[in-house]
Amino acid sequence: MTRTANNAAVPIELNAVIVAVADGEPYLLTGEGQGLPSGPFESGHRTLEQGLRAWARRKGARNLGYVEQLYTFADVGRTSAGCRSVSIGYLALVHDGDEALGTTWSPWYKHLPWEDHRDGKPRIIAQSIMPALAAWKNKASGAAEKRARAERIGIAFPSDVRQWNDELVLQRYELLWEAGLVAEAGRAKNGLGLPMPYDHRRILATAMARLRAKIKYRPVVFELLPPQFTLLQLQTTVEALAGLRLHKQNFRRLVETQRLVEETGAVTRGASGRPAKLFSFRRKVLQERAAAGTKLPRS
Amino acid sequence: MTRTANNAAVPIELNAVIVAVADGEPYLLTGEGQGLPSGPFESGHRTLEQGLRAWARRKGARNLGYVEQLYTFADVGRTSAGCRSVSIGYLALVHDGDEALGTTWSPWYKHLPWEDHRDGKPRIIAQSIMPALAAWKNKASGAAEKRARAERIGIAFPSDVRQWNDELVLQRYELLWEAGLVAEAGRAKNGLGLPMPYDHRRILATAMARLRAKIKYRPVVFELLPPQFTLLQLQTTVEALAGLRLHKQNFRRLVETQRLVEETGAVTRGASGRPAKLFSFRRKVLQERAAAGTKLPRS
DNA sequence: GTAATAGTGTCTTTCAGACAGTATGAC
DNA sequence: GTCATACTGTCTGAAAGACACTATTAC
Repeated sequence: MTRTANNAAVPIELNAVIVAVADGEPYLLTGEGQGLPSGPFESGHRTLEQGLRAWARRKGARNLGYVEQLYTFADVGRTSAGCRSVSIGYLALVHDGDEALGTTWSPWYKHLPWEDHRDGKPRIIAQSIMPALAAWKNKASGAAEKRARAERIGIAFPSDVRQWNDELVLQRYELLWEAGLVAEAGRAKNGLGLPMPYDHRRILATAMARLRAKIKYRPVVFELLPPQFTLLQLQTTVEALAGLRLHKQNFRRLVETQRLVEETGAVTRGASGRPAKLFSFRRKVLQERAAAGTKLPRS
Repeated sequence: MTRTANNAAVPIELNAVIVAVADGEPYLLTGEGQGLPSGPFESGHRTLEQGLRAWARRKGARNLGYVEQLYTFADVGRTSAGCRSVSIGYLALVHDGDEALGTTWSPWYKHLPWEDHRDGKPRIIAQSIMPALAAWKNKASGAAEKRARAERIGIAFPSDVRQWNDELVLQRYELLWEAGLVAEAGRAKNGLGLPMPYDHRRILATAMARLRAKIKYRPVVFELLPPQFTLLQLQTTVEALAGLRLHKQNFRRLVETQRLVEETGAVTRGASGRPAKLFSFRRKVLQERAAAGTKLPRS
């Protein structure tokens, strides 16, 4: 615990991927230049998370609900000036998306359009991505490297739709980045998707991957929903995050057997079609199953 | 991305939980004063992970295998001096445990003895923990708080052994900490388990929780094993990490159906009993199933 | 032979995936 | 009545959990 001379003292920067879902579309809050809202960690705060919350409140994004640390980067050359800084990425979920001055809600699939498979495989994959990746594969030096690239491509962008893995967001982003298909820091060229400054789009990919994995074993979706919701709203929100269409009946059975929700007695009115029951999240499950399933065969 | 005046520039400290398993017992590398090996992040390195690897190599702990970032803390008063520092926790797995100068391998269940359920529920739970937690519960002010405490206790330390959740390491540690049963920073008192300096035992609990969760869906156990191993060795290693006894036949079926290993042709010699086949990890699965199971019912 | 550990075969229960069908509103 | 959406019942096949059994070594 001794302090040495070359101990690097550096500024800390917080970057937050603040997510909201409205009308079945996921959005993220962006600040100046389409970038993630980011700011310095100030000495006044006791913990990083408190610093983030206070700073988000000041920025106008209502009280953050669920907050999770993503990753800490400390690479040189992260920022434009070339000076080193430490950047701590956060994922935050809110359910009321109002904008503050200088911020906008941006649909996250605008930045990563190949991730949305709700209406089948996006055209962009067959039209732009696969040909470009094939070319990149063929540029490889050596047969081994060529095979390795082919395998990575096959896993990230499988030809069979049923093999699409929604959690591989970061792997796909890095693959496209290596192949020169996505640009960072404004150099848009003919790149795919809307770029973001610095490495912010990579942080978004990290957040999306984490969130898609998390909704499968922790009830965090409810942080994105109002206190009362219909089962269809719940399903649509999950579909929006996963970028996949789900099987209605089986989804409902899943929700029911896990006892995630309870009826409120109220129903929707006015819409066309049969009115839907309104449900609320059973907060108790947060304690009941702090972690869900062991996959190990106990003796 | 503007630098403000109260932007806190602080030193970065790396803390690593370096894990090895020998003879079915998990160990962690400890430095001075039974603490985690820790050191400053030096300006010479390109990334945090590279800094960690270089520094671990210099400390003598052979090349780190699997490395994973755990969490970044920046609380005030973390260190003894009261000055703030940022601490980044890492989990690293190695399979050859040799010691460097000034370091020792310490069995991790010495620090968290209530986590080892391989020989049934540890005595310490019935003898010390449950009575003390009951007393702590009764000290609560108000019936609601009392009920909340009772519920937390019931989940963290269930009376039915079959309900024991091996992943709740951190929840249990924090529960015991709130109840004053584990001491930090040397004030051993009549606390449970071997203390570690600063918040290092909490970081160990975080690492254990992460590792126990991870082995269930990612093949990281193999980072702790030699290149060739028997199925029993594999099972014993998983049991050591999970702190649970597993069902032999079903464990083997799991390993087989997931095609995690392949026969090498060699067998063990000299031990009593039938010789066991030696297996090696099928590295291909790392690519095949970069992520394993979707739990969502796709349409 | 016995003791000790390695490995196989199979039964049962539970749960995920898929099907078709009925209910209740707006118009 | 039609249309649109909400909800229910049930079949099937694949795993998870648990049982008993055979195999190969050292002594």
